Amino acid sequence: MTVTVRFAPSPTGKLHVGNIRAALFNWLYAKGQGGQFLLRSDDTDQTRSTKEFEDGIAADLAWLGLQHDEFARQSERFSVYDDVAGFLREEGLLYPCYETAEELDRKRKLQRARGLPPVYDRAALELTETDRAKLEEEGRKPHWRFKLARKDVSWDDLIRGPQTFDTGTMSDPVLIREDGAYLYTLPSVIDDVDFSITHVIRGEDHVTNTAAQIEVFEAVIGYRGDGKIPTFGHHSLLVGKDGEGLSKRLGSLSIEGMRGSGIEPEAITSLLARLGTSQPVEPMLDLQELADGFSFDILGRAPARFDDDELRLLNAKVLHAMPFAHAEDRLTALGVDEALWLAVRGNLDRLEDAAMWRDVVQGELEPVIADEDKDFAAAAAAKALDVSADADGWAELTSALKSETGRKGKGLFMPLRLALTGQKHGPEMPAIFALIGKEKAAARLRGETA
RNA sequence: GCUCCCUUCGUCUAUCGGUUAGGACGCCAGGUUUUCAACCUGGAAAGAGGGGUUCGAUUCCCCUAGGGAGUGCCA
Repeated sequence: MTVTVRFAPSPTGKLHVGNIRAALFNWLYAKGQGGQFLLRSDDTDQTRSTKEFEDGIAADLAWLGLQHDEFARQSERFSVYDDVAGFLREEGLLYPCYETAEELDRKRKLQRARGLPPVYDRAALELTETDRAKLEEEGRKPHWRFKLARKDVSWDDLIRGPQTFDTGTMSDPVLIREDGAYLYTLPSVIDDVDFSITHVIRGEDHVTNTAAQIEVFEAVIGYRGDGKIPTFGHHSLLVGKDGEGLSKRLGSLSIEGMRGSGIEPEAITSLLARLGTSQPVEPMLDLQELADGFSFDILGRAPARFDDDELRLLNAKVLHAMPFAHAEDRLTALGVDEALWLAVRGNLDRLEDAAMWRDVVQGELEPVIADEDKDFAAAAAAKALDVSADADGWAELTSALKSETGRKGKGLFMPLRLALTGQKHGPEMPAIFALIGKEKAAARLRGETA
């Protein structure tokens, strides 16, 4: 049986780190098992779903390298859902309720006040044909609930182990809204069956739902006469730096935002795939390699902290290890060739900053020479023309200056770095010196803009 | 309120009753016969609290505290 997983976001917003982690776990598991990854747009809420969000989600996933093998859109499958819903109605598993949202809210508050769990009382089940006709005449429209069996439902969770929940302690889930829109439960279950989803990997906020969903699975599979309830795995959620939950309010941590701030996709996938696991967070440029080492055994059960400082740190490491060929198109667009890339990557926080070093090497800059270093720089300028043109030139230059002036350490190097690059920090000088070239280096050491 | 999950170095974690409680990231200090960074080496750094069970608890049980999640005509 081929492992088939799905990532099923509603196109009602942008992807953020929490979403991505779930998508990533699905992808890694599927690819580690040689399986299939389905991207499903859960767009049954036509009022909130937009094409822009759907496109944005697909673009973000593609950028991260989480390519899907198959794509489905729920809004194109309403006839399928209608068919199954019809069956459920006939079976008495889907029943109409006429309470308004306010009435339900009041009921829940009352139950809570009495110390009772806020479970729907199934009052609608008592309605007679005439009651319903009367309510409809008043202009009320029903929403539809699935009639839970009120039994213990168990599954063996891939991450949490054996789970049992009594569906008698929960409300019959609403499957169809008053306006006729499907809520996510029924379409999701139908699609999981029809697309032969073998594993449902998601956040632990879905744990309780799972019991009710399993009952819906049983009904749908009964109707189809075929299909299997998928294996479930619920991972812990991410919390923010301060420990507060972040699953439901993460505008600043959108993938789009990170992309805009110069974060590499590999930094995001490397961090999210390892955060909260027993494996070290390290730069992983190859997603398949990450997938090969992925297993649910490595996941911790406690919520893990997401810290964007850690992301930035990892981003730098990703860059430091990145071969030219890995980002050839982008680097070429920046006017950065392989020699320059290899010379500067170890010092970058953002790939785009390589362009700054391109300017240092190829462009003109005004050298920075302190008054007390003027003579030293002039001596260096004279020497610079006599040394080798390759990376050895730097050592020749500095050792000559060392014996000539007696300078060493910081006093020897910092004036040269400042004069040649205009900056206190930067990549190793041997390669930079060679790339700048003797003539230009000498000019800068003479204090000329070059 | 009720239900479920969780609690080991700053952070992510290992340990399936007996360990000098290990690793990774970060931090600190050295090294790189010459700077910052990168890199290498070394170091500091932890079992939430209280009860049990046991010859022996980080490990098993209970309580407390703290954190996360659910309890929607959201997903």
